[in-house]
Amino acid sequence: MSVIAPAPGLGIQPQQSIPERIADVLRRDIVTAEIEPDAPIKQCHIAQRFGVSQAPVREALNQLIAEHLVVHYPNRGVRVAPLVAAELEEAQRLRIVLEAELVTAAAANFTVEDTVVAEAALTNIANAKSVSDLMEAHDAFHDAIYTPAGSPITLDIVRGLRGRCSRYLGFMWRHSGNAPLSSAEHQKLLDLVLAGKGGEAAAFLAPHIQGSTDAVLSCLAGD
Amino acid sequence: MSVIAPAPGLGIQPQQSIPERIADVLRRDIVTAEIEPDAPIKQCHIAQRFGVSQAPVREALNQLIAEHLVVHYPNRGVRVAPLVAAELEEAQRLRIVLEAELVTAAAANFTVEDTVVAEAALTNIANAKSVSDLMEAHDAFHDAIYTPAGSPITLDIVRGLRGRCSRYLGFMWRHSGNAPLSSAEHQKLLDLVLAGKGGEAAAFLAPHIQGSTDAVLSCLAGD
DNA sequence: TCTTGAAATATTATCGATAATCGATAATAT
DNA sequence: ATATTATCGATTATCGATAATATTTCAAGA
Repeated sequence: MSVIAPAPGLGIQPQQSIPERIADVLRRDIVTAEIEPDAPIKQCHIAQRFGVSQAPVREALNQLIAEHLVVHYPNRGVRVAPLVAAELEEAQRLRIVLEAELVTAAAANFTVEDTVVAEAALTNIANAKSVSDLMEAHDAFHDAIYTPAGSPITLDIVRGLRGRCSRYLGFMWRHSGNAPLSSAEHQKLLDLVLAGKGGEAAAFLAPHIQGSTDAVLSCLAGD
Repeated sequence: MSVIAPAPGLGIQPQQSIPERIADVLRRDIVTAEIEPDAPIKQCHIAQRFGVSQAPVREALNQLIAEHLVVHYPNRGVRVAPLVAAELEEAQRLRIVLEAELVTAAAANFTVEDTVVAEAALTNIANAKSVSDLMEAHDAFHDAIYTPAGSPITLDIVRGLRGRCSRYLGFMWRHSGNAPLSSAEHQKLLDLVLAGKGGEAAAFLAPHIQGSTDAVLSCLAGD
């Protein structure tokens, strides 16, 4: 009895549902600021664009609502969520708290396979061609660092917060072409984790996150 | 130009959408363990029960999926999420971290109106007749304590965690009839907050939460 | 000119029905 | 007897169309 393609290679989802595919595309458009904040997203347009009916589109939009990437106005549809400094500040503040917890626990649990995954993510960051590729690789790196902590709920919340913040990075990158992620910092973070120095890694993480907050805020304020 | 009923009294939603109503009822049934863990929830049954088509039911179920109260199996529907000790432990651990942050900040910001709301919630806890009433009042009290912190994102996450944990409390209450919430502890917590002693309140909160964790775990283990 | 109000339009929310998928059972072949 | 395939019943996922709601247009009146 042979199994049918039991999760081959990497990054290949067996089959993605229609709503997932739609949500992925819209999410990319939103975080890269392809669609600008406050722009309305109309079901029928999306449905036409993907050649489907409105039902799966609504499902995709509900997903994005849950991720706080769009806001829902009853009977008036959804719009891309606006960029509000206070949101970024609080989310990043929270990230510092939670990611410190994660990296501390992860440093104590890191295995060889975890190391391989994390280093692969680092090279993916270096080789990223598009902004969305860069974001994806960046997320994968942080996931690789935090997953070994064995705290799936915390990790999930942190993922949500990062997704929420990525919109602000996308905005900044679009405006001030600036911003290749400093690979040196990521390498150092990984080194600390591999050395089992969870506390130091957490301490290193805080200014790393805070720095990006400041950069985005000054960009939001007026470039 | 007159506005139409601009948020009257308290606790009165102008009009709740059909999916919201359905989600509320199902959520109550789930957290009170009226529907037991792992039980399948079929769209057509729910649709008949509420006299609507399946579209709003799906929307309600998606909401519950986002709240982690049910799990989704593609093409096979949703089931009430199982009770897993590890989930409760991590969620409660996280609550301790996050609610400490909230109560600390809130204690510094508390106003007179905040006090009124919190005390009203306390009396609602005392007067609660049903388990679900008790839960609602309990949630309202914690919200009242944390809202003044002015950290909406953190508050939202904490709400989600509490909702996720309430299922375990409902299970315990159903099995060991035990468990009126100790109103003395809540009163003391409020007193500390009102006195501006945020640090002490946070320190008091940790064992309060941990205690309920232990109670549920021993009940889960074998009563 | 500005406001007001009502039709016209556009969009969301819901419906009823169909297509696609799954798990289990029966049928067939090895 | 075992394993594989085909069929069935039940349920989800999707569709096309309708009802409900909001926005826009535009003409009439102050």
